[in-house]
Amino acid sequence: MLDFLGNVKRTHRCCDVSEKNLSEKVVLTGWVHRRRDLGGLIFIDLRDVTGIIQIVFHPENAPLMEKAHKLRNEYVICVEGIVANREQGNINKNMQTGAIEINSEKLLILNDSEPLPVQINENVLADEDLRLEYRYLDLRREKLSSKILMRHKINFAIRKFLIDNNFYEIETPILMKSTPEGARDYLVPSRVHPGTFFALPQSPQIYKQLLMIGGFDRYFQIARCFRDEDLRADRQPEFTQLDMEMSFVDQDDIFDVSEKLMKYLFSEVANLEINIPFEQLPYKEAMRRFGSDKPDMRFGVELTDISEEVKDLEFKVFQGALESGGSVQCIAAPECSSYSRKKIDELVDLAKHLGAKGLAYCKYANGEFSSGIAKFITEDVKDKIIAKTGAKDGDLILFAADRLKIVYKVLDGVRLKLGKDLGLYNEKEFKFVWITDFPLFEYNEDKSRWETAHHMFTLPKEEHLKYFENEKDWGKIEGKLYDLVCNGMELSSGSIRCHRLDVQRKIFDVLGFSEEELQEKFGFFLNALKYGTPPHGGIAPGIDRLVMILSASDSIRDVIAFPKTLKAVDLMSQAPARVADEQLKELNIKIDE
RNA sequence: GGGGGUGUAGUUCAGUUGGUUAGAACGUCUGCCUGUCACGCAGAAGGUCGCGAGUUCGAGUCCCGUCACUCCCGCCA
Repeated sequence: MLDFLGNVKRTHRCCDVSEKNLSEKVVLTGWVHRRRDLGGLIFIDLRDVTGIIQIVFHPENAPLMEKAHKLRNEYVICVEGIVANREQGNINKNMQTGAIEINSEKLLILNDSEPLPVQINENVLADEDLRLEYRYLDLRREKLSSKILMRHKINFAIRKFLIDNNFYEIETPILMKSTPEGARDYLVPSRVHPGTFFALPQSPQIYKQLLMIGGFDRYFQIARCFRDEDLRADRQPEFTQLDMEMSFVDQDDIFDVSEKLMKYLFSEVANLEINIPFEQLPYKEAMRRFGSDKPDMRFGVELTDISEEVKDLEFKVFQGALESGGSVQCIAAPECSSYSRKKIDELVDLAKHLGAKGLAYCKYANGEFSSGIAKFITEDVKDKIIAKTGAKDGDLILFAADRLKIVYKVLDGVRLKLGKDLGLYNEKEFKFVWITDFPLFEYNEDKSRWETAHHMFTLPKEEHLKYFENEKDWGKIEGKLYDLVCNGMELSSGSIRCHRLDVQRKIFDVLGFSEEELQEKFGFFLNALKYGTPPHGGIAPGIDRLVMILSASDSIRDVIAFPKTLKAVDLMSQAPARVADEQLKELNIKIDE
């Protein structure tokens, strides 16, 4: 028989009760986390969002005892009782409320619960797909709920900081026009205009620029973004960005605000002090030293280009790579010359997985190179390699020879694995770096055309404007583009925008848009640029990734209340799903299967 | 689109060379138990071995296919 709450009012949340409340009468509500029924004495761990407190039922009150015997896991109850100190030997130091307990005087059973399909008071977790199907139960777990609560704190701190710094929070449309290029759009059919579609925003990019043209000066929005692409452990089809834009600024102003915001967030949310300003690393240097535009800067093991040094060696793998315009580079794995065959094979497998044909290696020990490809390396080349890499006796030297793109990808991957396996960094350290001076355009070999490396509304460096004149120079044009990277994760991406129509037109020329295409795709935006657009720029930190870093989560699904699977499915609601024929008819849509 | 991993009780897992009735722990149910906190003790119920087809006297185990989840590559301006 269940009770109604009626006029009974909760006085505290479970962990709001402390020794200050001794002898007070309190009313608590929550779930039965665990019951320990000793027959003549019953203990209930009562749980709510704040945590757990112990309730005691004593045998003196027989009807109450009888009712308490009925309690089972996850029943929802309301308990009225007296706060009491526990006797010395009964204190539980693992609980925040372990020094006190509630001597129950009244019990309301507000709801019962069937046995759970997943156990939430256990250390052993059920498979994630099952937990996703019952996400509302999984969210009762403290480990998960604490991450969602941290996300709340981050959102709150962001609003506080930015509003204090003269930013305005403004919402932009969720239903917008599909944009060309970039990721695939999620489309929404219009009933009123048959055959036409809205797109969900991949980011509020155009709108925030229009807000600058609208004169708002500083804008932010905690914006949901949508991309219909294949997923990863750190990628969801819908994700959240802190979208920011500022007028009358240059790159250093964006850096300054971003750094202060990060410092504030880390301090407020995690009580961590981080040093600002952050280090800056030009894109070219990042690639040269780490083979990545999002390097983990917590440890060294940098790449060394030895193409020049090894070009005369009689080793076909190196020769072949160099002759076809590739590169030979290496990294020195510290104190790994004693690595077993098995450990080395793991690295070789990783390299192959990343696109290499193999991964050459040799051990550097007792002043000599041995095993692997050592026999191909002459004495003087050996000395040059040691000098250039700074390899130490006892290191394992790993070589990649291929197209530069592959070499970078492989050695970046191998480097990250070594960093993790060898414990070359402190897991709890946060190392930020700005990656700057990205190229504006990249040539797409497959499609035989130029594409933007980041996005098409970026201001080129003034001194590079002259390169627009000759196609052969287009690859040299750098934009005012920047990424903020933390521990190897891309946290933010931004740029100073192109506020001048004449420069924007040059960019569209490189991309090969026809005038008709331009007018159709974003004529409204080009039009807006005509009427007094202020210089402006912005950045968009990914909130999901920020929470991941601060909560030490490996999966983005752990920091989103209701995430989707890698196949972009909601296992709980089984979305996406078919819709009724009438709905399709109304939308003038026919399914072609 | 491609490659790797996983799939056995409600849950987490074990299951030997292909061989009798597929086991354990937790959870659930019943009984006992007055200081537990992963309470304890005694007992019970609970299985489409993801699904399909094949090899075999015999398949959880071997082969093929397929589905789901997951990790990576491509992709993600």
